[in-house]
Amino acid sequence: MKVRWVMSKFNSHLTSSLLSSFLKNRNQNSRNLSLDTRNAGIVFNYVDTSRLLSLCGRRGHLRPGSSLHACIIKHSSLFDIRNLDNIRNVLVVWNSLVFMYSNCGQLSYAAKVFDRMPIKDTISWNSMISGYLRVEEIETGFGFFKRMHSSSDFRFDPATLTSILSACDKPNLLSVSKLIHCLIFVNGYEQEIPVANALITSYFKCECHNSGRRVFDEMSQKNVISWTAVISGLAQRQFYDQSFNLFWKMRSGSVEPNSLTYSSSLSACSGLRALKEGRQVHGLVLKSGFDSDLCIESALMDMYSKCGSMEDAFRIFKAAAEMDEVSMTVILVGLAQNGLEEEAVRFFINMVKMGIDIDPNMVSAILGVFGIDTSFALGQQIHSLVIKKSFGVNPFVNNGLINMYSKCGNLEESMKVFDRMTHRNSVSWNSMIAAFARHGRGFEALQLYEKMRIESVEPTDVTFLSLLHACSHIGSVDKGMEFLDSMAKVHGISPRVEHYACLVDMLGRAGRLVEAKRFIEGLPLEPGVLVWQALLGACSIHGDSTIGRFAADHLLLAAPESATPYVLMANIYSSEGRWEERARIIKKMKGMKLKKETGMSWIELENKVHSFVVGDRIHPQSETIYQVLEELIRLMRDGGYVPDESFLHYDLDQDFNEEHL
DNA sequence: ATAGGGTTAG
Repeated sequence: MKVRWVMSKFNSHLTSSLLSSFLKNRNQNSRNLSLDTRNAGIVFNYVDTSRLLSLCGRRGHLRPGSSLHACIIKHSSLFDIRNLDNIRNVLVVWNSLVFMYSNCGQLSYAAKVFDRMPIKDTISWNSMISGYLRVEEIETGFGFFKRMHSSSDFRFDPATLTSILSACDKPNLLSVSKLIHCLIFVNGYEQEIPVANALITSYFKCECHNSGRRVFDEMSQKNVISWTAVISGLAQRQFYDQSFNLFWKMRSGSVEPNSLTYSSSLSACSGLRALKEGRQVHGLVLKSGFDSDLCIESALMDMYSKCGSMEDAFRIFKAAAEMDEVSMTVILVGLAQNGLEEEAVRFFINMVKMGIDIDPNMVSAILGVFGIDTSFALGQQIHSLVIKKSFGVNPFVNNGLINMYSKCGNLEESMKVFDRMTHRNSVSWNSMIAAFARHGRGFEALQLYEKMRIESVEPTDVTFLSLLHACSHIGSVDKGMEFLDSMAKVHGISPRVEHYACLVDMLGRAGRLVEAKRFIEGLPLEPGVLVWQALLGACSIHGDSTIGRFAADHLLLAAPESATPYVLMANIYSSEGRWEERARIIKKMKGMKLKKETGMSWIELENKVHSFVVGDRIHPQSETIYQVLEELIRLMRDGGYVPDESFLHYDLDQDFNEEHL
C-alpha cells in the first residue's frame, strides 16, 4: 500500500506491471520496505525511490525512471547534505539515479547526474564505468576507471571489477574481461566467489568458454551460482553434452541445485534431444518443488516438444497457472515442428485475438509452418504484421520470411526480403541458397554461394546440404564431390549421413549405380536409412534389381517397419516385367501389415486450401474436377505423351492405373 | 555473481 501511495504521487508512467514486478522483487529479497518515519508526512521516501530507480535500471525502463528523476528535482530541498542525517540516504538515491541512466544506455544523462553529485562513493564510479562499457564506449569507460584510480579518495574494489565484468557480455569485449582477470589476480581477489562467478559468466558471454571453465575448475570454494553459471553458459554455447555432464557431476557434490540450475540443465536436454535424461531431470524438479515455476515449466515443455513428445508438453501446459511470451512461444514452436501445423496456426490466431503482444520470436516460429498446408494469404498477413510492428530488422523474422515465400512458390519475394536485409547471417544465406535449389535454379544457388564466400560468411553443414541439393538439380556430380571435399578440408565440417545420402542420390540419378554402391562401401560411418533409401530410389528409376536388392536388404535391416523397400522393389520388378517376383514382395509386405503412406497434394484458391489424395471423390466439386482432368489427359495423349508404365502402382488394378499415371 | 523461447536441409 505504501508503495502504491508513493507511486501515485509520482507519475502515471509507472505502470502496474512495473509495480507488480517491484512487489515480486521485494518478496524475493524478503527485506522490509517501509516508509522512513522521520519523513512521515512528506511526499517522498528515499528508500522506495532508490529501489524503484534500481528496478527501472535493471529492466531498462527509461520513462518511469526519468519520471522519478523529475520527482526528485521537485523535492530538491530534501537533498541538502548539510543535514548530516541525510547524507547516506541522499547518496543512495543519487547512486540509483546514475545506475538507472547508465543501465538504460543514457550515458550523457548519467554523466550529468554524476558530475552534479555533491558526494560520491565507489558505487557511483562503478555505475559510470560499467555503463560506458555496456554501450561499448570502452575508452570513456576506462577513462572513468583511471580517474577513479588516480583520485586519492577512491580505489576500485571487488564490486568495481564484478560490475565491469557484467558489462563484458559480447565477444568484442573479451580483451576487457582478460584485463580485469589480470587485476583480479594481481589483487588477490580470485577466491572471492562473486568475483570469480562474474568472471566465469563474462568469459562464456564472450564465447571464451575454455577460460570460463578454467576459472571454475580452479575455484577452491564454489556455490550454486558458480555451478549454474557454467552449466547455463555451456548450454547457451550449445555444448549440451558438457553442460549436462557437469549438472550430473554437481549432483554428487554438496551444493544443491536451484531452479536456475534445473532450467539450464533442461535446456541442455532439449539441445541433446535426450528424452530419457529430460525425464530424469523432471523427476528431480518434482522432488525439489520447483515444478510450478514458470521458467521451469517452459524449460520442461521445450524439452518434451524438442524430444518429440507433445503429449507430455501439453500436460504441463494444461497444469500451468499462467503463461507468458516465452512459454507461449515454446508451445507454438512445439506445434509447428511436430507436424501440428494447423494447430500452430490456430494457436497463433488465438493469441492475436486475445490481444497478446506478438513478438519477433513468435513470428519467426509461425513462419516455419508455411508451405505445408497453410494458406499463402495468411503468410502475407503475417508479413504485413512484421511491417506494422517494425520487425523488419530482426534476422530471425527475415529468414523466416525468405523461407515462407520460397516454400509458398514465390521466389521473387524471397529475393526481395534477402536483398533488403542489412545484417545477413549464415541462415539467411542458407535459406536463399535452398530457395534457389528448391525452385530448380541450381546455377543461381551456386552463384549465391560464391557471393557468400566473397562476403566472408562461413558456411555451415546446412549450406552444404543445400548446395548438394542444387548440384543434384543441375546433374553435376563432380561439383557435388568437390563440395563434399571442401566441406571437410577447407571448412573443417565433417559430413553427416544426410550429406552422403545427397551424393548417393546424385550418383544414382546420373545412373552411376555401381559407383554409388562403391561410394557407400567406402563411407567412414554407418550408412543408415537415408543412404540406402537414396540408392534404392535410384535403382527404381533405372530399373536395376541387382543393386536394388542389395540396397533393399540393407534398408530392411536399418528400418524394418518401413514400407519403402517393398514398394520400391515391387516397382523395380514391374519395370523388368518380373510379375511373379513383384507379387511375392507385395504379399510379403501385406503379411507384415505395412502400408505405404498416401501421397497428397494441395492447392490454394481464394484463401481456402483444397487437398487431394489419389482417386478420392471427397471434394464437393469432384465431378467437374475429374471432367477437366480427363480433358487434360486427352490433350496429353494427343500431344504424344504416353504414361510411364514402369511405375505401375502395386495396389491398383490395371484399368485404374493409366488414369493415375 | 546464476535461468526458460525464435529462422535453414531432409
